[in-house]
Amino acid sequence: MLDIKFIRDNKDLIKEGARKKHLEFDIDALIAVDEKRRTMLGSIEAKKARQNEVSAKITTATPEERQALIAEMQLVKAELATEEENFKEVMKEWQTLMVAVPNIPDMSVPEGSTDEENAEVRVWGEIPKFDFTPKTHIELMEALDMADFERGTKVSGFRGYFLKNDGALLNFALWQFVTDNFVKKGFSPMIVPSLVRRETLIGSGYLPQGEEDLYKTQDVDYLAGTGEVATMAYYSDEVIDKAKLPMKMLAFSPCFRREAGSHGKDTKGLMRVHEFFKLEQVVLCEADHQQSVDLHEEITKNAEEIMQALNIPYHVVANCGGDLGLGQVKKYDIEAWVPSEGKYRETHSASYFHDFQSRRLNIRYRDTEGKLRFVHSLNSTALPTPRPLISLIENNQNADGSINIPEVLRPYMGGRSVITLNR
RNA sequence: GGAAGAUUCGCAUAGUGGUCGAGUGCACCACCUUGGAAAGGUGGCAAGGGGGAAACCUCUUCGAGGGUUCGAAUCCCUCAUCUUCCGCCA
Repeated sequence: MLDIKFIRDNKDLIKEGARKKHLEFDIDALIAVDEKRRTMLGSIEAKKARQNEVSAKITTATPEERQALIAEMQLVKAELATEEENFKEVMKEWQTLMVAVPNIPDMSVPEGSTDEENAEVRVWGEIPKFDFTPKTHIELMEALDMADFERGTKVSGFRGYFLKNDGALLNFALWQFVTDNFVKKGFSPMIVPSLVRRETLIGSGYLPQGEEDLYKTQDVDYLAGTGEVATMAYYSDEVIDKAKLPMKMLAFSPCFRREAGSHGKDTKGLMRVHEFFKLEQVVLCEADHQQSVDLHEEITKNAEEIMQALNIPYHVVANCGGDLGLGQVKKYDIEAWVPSEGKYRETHSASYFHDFQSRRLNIRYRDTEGKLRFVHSLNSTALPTPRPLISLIENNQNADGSINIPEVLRPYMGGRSVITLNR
């Protein structure tokens, strides 16, 4: 959500932003509805002012005066009822348009309409050359009894999976390693709900646009696709002490995605599953563009450090305008090398929003002048699981089908350096 | 799942149809008093929207949404949340 005053004063900026994001948005329609809204509001408020004025008079009026005043008010009341009915309609239209106004992408965001036009900004690590035919993570994990996909679908349905034995241990090791790493950096670890209310999802910008990709329960609650949702809403309708900013949180949660638009894509293995886990960085800072930019780079680096420690080759791309969400100002994706596919696949996403989310969620702080301002928000994956296991396992495989455990994970894996079937 | 009670300006509370433009205490801020402090005294102490160059005017908000009424913190309905009790339960 953007400020309506800002929208009125910066029509062209909004238009240009929508163009860059390849979104259809009729700004003139919004401005026209807003005009209407303000005119009606003026008329309604004048009538209410009269009501208040007369109400005060009625108490002290003589019985005759009283009758006359009440008669007048009955008239005003009837007029007000019609006007308010019309006003409600206009407000509905206004709200619908307001939540659809896209945030303005940063100047540095590359032009483009799909992820194919994302711009590579850095490459890290060496793509492994195998002197044997490398196996897929599915083959490796099944052979090592680390995962069971057949029983996964039997029990859970399409895209279901089980992680077991070293597969499960490796996953636990990753969580623990990543958590330790971020706690050292001053992030406060949180385990956050996935089952959230509708308003919560509207707050972070996933609804009303993303209805299709969310699971819904019979209690009109939803299953969130990321811990960002609950973590952002944690401070909704609150005023945060400025001294506590920037506030850095590491949220752990199960994540659920219907993958409604991806039927037939990545149907095998751990690439695209309905149910996964994620450690997510969520940051709130002061309403300052440069601070947002600096923190955005910082949380991207934080995520990269994890990939480096795990020795997974990756590159970072700056997402093009068309690949940005409604509220995002800028986004980097980290994509990890997947040997069996011979390409990089997304594992992380780091974005900043300015006050787009905090306006919807009403998260504020008091600045040095004592004025209440909306905080800026950012978030980035710290590490999801199990998707990066694909790269971790495939890149670290040996000719005999065993898997080398990255050094940083060994303390969490009983000191072992390699995963073999017989241990 | 059932029953009862509750939700008021940071906290605690008053308030059962007009004088509530919400009182009081605590906390907080400023000033007075003091060598300094405490105590005491005086004053201040919300957010959001609309109009206006500004001074200022005005509307909304007593958990949320509806309703009754000329008028609702107060009466009625629905919902949310919390507390206590019963039932069930990892």
